[in-house]
Amino acid sequence: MGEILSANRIEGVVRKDVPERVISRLPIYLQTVETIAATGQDTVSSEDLAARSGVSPSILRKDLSQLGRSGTRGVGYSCPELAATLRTFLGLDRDRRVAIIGAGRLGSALADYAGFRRRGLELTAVFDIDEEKIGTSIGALTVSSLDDLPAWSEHIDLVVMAVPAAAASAAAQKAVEAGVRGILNFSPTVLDAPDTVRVHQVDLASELQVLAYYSALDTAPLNPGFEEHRN
Amino acid sequence: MGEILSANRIEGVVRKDVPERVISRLPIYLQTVETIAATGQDTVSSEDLAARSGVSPSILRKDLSQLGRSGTRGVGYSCPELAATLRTFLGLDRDRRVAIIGAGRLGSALADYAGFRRRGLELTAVFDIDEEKIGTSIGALTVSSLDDLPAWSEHIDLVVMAVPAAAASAAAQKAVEAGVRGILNFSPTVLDAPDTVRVHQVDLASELQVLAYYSALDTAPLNPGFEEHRN
DNA sequence: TGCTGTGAAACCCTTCACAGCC
DNA sequence: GGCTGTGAAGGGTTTCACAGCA
Repeated sequence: MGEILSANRIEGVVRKDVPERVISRLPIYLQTVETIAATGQDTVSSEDLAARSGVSPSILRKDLSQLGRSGTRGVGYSCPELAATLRTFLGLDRDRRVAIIGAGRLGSALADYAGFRRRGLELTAVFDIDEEKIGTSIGALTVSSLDDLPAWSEHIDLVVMAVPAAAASAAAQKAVEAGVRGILNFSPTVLDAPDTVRVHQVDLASELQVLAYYSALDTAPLNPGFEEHRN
Repeated sequence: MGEILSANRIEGVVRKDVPERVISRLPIYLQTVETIAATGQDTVSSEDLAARSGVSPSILRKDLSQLGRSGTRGVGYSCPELAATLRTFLGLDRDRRVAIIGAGRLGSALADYAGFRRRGLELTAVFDIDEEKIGTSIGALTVSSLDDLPAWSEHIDLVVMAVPAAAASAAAQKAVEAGVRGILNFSPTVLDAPDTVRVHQVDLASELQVLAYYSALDTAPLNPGFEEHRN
């Protein structure tokens, strides 16, 4: 579904095709290893890093081995080195510029997130269509009219959509026309976009409905010893 | 990682083990089919429903066939019937009670979401530890002290975590002790919980970092005809 | 000795293609 | 004729177990 199969970095370095599943776990590893490094600990074992990232040690080693040699046998991974490798690999060595579309409660809340800079992201603009919101301040930014998005297109890599479902498609259309490369969609609507643009969906109700399903399952083991099947 | 392998519904109906991947798509189908039903259209083909849900027709048919017979050959799926089947299967025929922990900007924005009721969810409480917020109103609800969570435990099935990273583990601990069955974690921290409690993580920065990775890929085909690899 | 890196096996998921039914 | 339901094939992902190296 609109996947990109080739994996040549724009920088010119050609890398092996790394599966999406792997990519999606790298930010977690990065965050975990940065947290560990911040405590002054210099190296970390796959077992420890995996436990703290919520994955199995073997999958962590497999994932990291795909980025090239990064650990030392008998010792573990160097925290600063691993963090640098992950940042470079994810393309966070230069800040990715993010815009938020929708200056309502959710959009403002997301704009408020303090960790953008620390995590290699730069919030450059907030857009809305509501005349009442345009010109107001959100943090250090002033809300712009969505109609002005084309003028910003050189300064935006990624877009976060935080608008009502009814407005999402039209706004996404504008973002696509402006040439954004990725959309993180918090609106409860499936967006369709050309497959040069990657769309990730985050839907509160859907997530809760999945949890609801599992909350109704009988988790008490029926046969004693049944838990052993886990892991 | 903390998966539940048996799949007996508490209601006593024993169902085949349905993979998590499938479960995670069902809320999308439900939403799509409800949207279609609302237009008055009575039946829908797998091709149409799949396109509108952002999946392939064959995977949609496979998914739905796991819930038991639901379509009619030569015709398609009955919208009202399919919606009912999905709601029942997901356990949304009785409302799932949701609490939000964290009454800051993000928590308030999520509490504001108008679709809870319509999607089989009932927001029953909002908690915070900040004395200044306790007692204030968010929509129809009054913010309660997180210390009072145990008193609410009979009225909460699922919890949405919208607190700063530093506060997340302690809050999750309390939710687990209160017996919640699922946690949707918007805090940028990996939570660990016993595997009777399901945790889903939604991390703004991680999602954007994944999009950042793909935004740096050279999507222009290097060799003419290379796009054919896509599907 | 201790821990990473990795082939092989096991498992899971998706796609294909068509049989089966309305 | 048309569209669902599904076995079989194909591809991808995770786990296992241990070789290899500091």
